[in-house]
Amino acid sequence: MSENKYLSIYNDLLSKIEKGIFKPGMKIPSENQLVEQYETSRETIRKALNLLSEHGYIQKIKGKGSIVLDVRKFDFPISGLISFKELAQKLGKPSRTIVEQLETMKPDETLKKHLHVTAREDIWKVIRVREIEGERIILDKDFFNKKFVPFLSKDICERSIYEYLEKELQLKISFAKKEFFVEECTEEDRMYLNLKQYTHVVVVRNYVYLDDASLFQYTESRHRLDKFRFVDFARRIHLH
Amino acid sequence: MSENKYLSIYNDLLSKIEKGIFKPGMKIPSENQLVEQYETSRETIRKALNLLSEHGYIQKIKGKGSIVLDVRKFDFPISGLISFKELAQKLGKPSRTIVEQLETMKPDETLKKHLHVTAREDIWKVIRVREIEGERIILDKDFFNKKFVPFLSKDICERSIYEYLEKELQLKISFAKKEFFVEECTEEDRMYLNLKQYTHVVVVRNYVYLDDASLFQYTESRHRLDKFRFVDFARRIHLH
DNA sequence: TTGACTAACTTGTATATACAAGTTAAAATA
DNA sequence: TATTTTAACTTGTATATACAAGTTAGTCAA
Repeated sequence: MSENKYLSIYNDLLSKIEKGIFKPGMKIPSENQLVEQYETSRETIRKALNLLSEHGYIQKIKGKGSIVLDVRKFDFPISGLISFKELAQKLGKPSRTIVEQLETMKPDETLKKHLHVTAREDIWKVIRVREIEGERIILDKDFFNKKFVPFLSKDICERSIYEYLEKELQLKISFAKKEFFVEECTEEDRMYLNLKQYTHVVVVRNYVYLDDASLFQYTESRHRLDKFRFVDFARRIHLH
Repeated sequence: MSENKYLSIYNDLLSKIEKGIFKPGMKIPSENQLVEQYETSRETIRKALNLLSEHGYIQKIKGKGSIVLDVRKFDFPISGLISFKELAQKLGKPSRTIVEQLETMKPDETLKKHLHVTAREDIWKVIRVREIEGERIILDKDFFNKKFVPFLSKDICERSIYEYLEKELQLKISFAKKEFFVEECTEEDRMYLNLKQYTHVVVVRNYVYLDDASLFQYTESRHRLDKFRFVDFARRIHLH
């Protein structure tokens, strides 16, 4: 499986929370108990628990123990660090991806800025529509630096680009910055989406970076207003 | 100052990034160099660096070092773990808080659900409008469990409730869950905000928890469409 | 000159120890 | 009985050590 101890413990505990073996409000075993269960050191257990805590799955309480939080994070597809495919599986709703455009191009001014590329470099442009329960809800416009992604096909775009990038190309996707705001809808939105009467769309600008902090993808994800939903979890740092 | 070593190192490095002493793209000193500078152990330095990394300020690259990221996180006021006052200071735009309502009440069905309280318990209800550059942009409806917050005044609500809660009442605000979505605007929205022609508002539902995982505040923050903006930073976990 | 190797750096993981500090429940005391 | 104390738990912080693994630049040999 995983050669990384604390990550595989994190994963194991996470799946126990998601399966309901550890239920919200319940205490999970103490650090010392987990040390025995997983036959490892306390620091390794603590690394796993801190990850769970950061992501909002547990709350550690000094002197008492760690309790499971009730933070169902059924995020809506935001097209970012979690792929649409991964999310669709969690949502359980019938969904489908339609590839509307797939081509290489030279960057215009906007793209040069967003993707930090020069006019000579080639860019992949992928336009996909996400259909959920029969309705065209999301328009995803992806732009990849061809330097990082030499080849793409309609088939790959329909399945999961991320799976291809990580498994085939061995790209190490590391972090993303997302910007949310609302915009008036364009002709393109109206062409590709079932917009109903809505005059605006929620736009998510997504900048995705590799391991070495190089920007390799820019995505604009345009959501029909009424179907947009996003859940965020944040901790406050006290400098006490 | 701070009796916590790794947090004060985190804070020190963070302020150096924000002040531009460490600039985007630049390498910060190596862990061993920081060990000498701060006269501490490597593990303590690593705790501080990991915090910076989680929050999107640096990228650690194995074998190379840590570089400063260019993630200007000038978040828009979302009324959550960062108070409006803290954000307004960063934004630098002239802003003002107007307290429109301040009263205690018994919870209705919706509030009972959102705040996890019984019908007998008392609730503080605070309605505030955030004015930015002369326009009424955000409507904040805060609900506090009176069990945790016995007293509130108009003066406190105008300044900063969080400052009062943390400094005076010694409440330890720990984490929050936020839900974003778009709703049709209500009579109340039209009454309190300068809505222009917009028919919808961005709604942020905010659940704020204390140290011991008890829910003590529920906030509904209603933003005028065109002024809403949110920035998110996320890392991908690889189970390698 | 070119290429392979090596040494000196970097961060990542795992372990062990010590003590601080908050919680809880049982035991001792008034 | 009521209160205080204590002992045994919990998590939090700080330190030290060892080795793994990726990067880089200089050295050495072909």
